[in-house]
Amino acid sequence: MSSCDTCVVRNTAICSGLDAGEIALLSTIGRQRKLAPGESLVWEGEDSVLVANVISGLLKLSAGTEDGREQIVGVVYPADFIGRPFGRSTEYTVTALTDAEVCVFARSDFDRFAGEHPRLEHKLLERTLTELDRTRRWMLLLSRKNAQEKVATFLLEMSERLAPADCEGGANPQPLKGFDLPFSRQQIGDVLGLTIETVSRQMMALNRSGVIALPNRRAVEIIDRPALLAMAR
Amino acid sequence: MSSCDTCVVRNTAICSGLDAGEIALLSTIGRQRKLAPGESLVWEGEDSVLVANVISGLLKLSAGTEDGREQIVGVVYPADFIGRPFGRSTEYTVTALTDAEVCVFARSDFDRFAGEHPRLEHKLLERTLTELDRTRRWMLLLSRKNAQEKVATFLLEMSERLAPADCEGGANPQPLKGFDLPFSRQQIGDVLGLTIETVSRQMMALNRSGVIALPNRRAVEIIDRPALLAMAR
DNA sequence: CGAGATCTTGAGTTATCTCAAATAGGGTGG
DNA sequence: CCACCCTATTTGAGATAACTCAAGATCTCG
Repeated sequence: MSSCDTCVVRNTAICSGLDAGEIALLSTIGRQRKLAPGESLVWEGEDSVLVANVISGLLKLSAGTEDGREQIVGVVYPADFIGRPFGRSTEYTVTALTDAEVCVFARSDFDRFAGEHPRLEHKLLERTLTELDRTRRWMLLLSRKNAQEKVATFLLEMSERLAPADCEGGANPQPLKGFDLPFSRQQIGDVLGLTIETVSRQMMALNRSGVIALPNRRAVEIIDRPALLAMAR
Repeated sequence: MSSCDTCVVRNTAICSGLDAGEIALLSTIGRQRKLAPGESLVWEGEDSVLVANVISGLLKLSAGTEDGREQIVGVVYPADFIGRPFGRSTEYTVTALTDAEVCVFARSDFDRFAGEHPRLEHKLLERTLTELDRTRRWMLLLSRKNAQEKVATFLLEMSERLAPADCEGGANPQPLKGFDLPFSRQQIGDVLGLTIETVSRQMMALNRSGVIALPNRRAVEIIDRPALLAMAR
């Protein structure tokens, strides 16, 4: 019995759509790996030797300028795909934000398997197109929204994406009212293109105005979602 | 004889890799269309009924906030693909920046054809992965670079991407020393997340310092590429 | 319980934006 | 061919959001 049989993202990840035989074959070239928070899977500029599927946990994709400024260019959730198949090098560092489990493949193995299994490539294409749309929408936030709008948008996005997906991967689940942020203030700044102080001030302002509550450093409760939505534009 | 036979991007667009029979079939479901500068092909939020391949010219993808702020989230060059196959709606407005020719498909026709031709899907996947990488690198620019760095980076990118691709679509061609910008100052601002005044001031500063020359409103000559490169970070 | 890290708060600086006006190009009709 | 008009661009001056630097508060973990 392959580990895929018990995989919780089996029905939503790119493996969905493969038949039992194909799944069995895929499981022979992949292996599961656990990551601790802060642990990196691949590094910016390194030869792209690995690709992976996220089983559980959250990871960040980050890029930096030469002088050390960092920007988080993507956040990866369960069932998402990591890496750059059919390419030479990786453009980003991938680091776990929480405890995470991933299903890792050697890129060359994955490339070959994908070439022989169009349904897998199709799933990957759909996922990549969706991710491209999401990334472009984020560009709008980075360049045209102010700090308040950025933080409000970020909190709303978190409340939606942290909601556990239902098993069928069907309609979007209900957004969460309360949740624990998987990011430090610094990391929120890196996502939003803000400094840590600005993030802190905005969160505190939302807290004081009663739109959200902050029971402790990592926890957030959305008290007045319509107000938050209005602030996010 | 199908119009594909004379298509100049035939060897670089997603159609490359298809055999003669497949090309013939594809040409029966697509049609060529010319666009004038400023003319839009699809609109943000509209049902996604079209996809297309760029044959010549440049187009922009733009998204706006509710209150009218605009951001150009992508620029599309010859051989690039436009649109969102396998999806419901389009997230962006696509507008020609120059005279442009595109090869247009009804999305449903294209989806069906792609499903039956894995090699086409594979090409599209590679192209989408590359575009995602490019878009993420642009996020870094939007959130972490200052106005001078943004403008310098923009001019360098233009000098590279406006260089005519060689026929084989092989190694990157030599970047151009002089070229005409396909963007107005306003549009450059929309690409970089700056106001028109800031763009103008930065361009004039580069001009005064002798790093570039501006023979007329649309033309740019790169005089000191190493200096420009240093300013771009 | 203490030490280090993370987060919050404050005060002053600055890059970019906003608003306003001047200038220059390009195109058109006389 | 020239004068004129419309629009794009440049320039200036002042306002401001976010940054930087610095200090204090709070949490976390050994």
